Amino acid sequence: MINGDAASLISQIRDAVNKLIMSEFERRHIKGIVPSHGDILVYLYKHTNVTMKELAEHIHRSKPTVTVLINKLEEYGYVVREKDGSDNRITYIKLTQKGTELYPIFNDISVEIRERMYGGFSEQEGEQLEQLLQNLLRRF
Amino acid sequence: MINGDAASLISQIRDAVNKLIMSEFERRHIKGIVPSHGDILVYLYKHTNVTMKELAEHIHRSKPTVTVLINKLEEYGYVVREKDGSDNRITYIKLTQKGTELYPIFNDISVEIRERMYGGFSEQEGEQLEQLLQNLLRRF
DNA sequence: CCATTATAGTTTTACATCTAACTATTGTCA
DNA sequence: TGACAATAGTTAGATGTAAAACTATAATGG
Repeated sequence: MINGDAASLISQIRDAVNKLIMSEFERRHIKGIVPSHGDILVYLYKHTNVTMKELAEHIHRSKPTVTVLINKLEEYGYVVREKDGSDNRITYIKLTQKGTELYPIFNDISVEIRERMYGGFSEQEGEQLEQLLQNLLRRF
Repeated sequence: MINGDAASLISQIRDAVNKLIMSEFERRHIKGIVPSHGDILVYLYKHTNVTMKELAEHIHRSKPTVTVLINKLEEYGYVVREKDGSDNRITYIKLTQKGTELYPIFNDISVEIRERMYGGFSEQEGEQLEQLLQNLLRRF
């Protein structure tokens, strides 16, 4: 029997995940950081020569939002901006030492979130969920 | 093969759904209204003697948020506040004529969203999705 | 070459939402 | 009964996010 509340469930899960991430930041005394900052740092741990535009695309936020997010990460000393030598429009975002040192923490939190998301499911159910969600997203 | 990106997918779907709802409001020339206002109105169409607290619980927003949302709905003339006779702490939210007239529009939008969410799935897949999401939410 | 167009990024402005603190009212229990 | 706790709702303040407009730079085609 279909209930029709998938949209509501998805919205609630999203809020719950964000809340959990925030509480993990809190627990580890990382202040002033929100989930989107985490998305940026996690992306930076896996890629080099990352531009603002590239970040915006990958964390699924607008360019102005990324500007603000990077402003704060820079202010906290986790990243620095670096201009491209040949194309002055482009800005690369580089991790600082301090930003790099956060890697284990963000990795732990990623693992914890994934555990919370998939921990109650069998392998097969986890795959099913992803398949259905990918399918659903493709329709928008 | 599990990808581990269910949280990201859910976040993206949520954003896409909200965007679709906003564009439907736009298309029907309903101005200044956000999805949460829609949630409130849809709830009011189905229930009577609704309090602020009850609304907050059912649309999964905080009490201050509901205060602000109702302020706007009242300002637009869609609802009115009414004090309880015996317990003066309680405020009931009532639909006005103008609010009631919006029913067909919000109903249409609800149908459209549900169609978009479930339209690409078989009955069985729709049920599976809901089951998995309910299960997932319960773990938070 | 130069004018137009495209691209990268920021600033401005607006707003939905939350937490914390507050007011007002009602309930409780010693 | 009267002090304290609980409950309903609002206000104040902060912040994440986006759209629109803007600046600056590069690419392109006549």
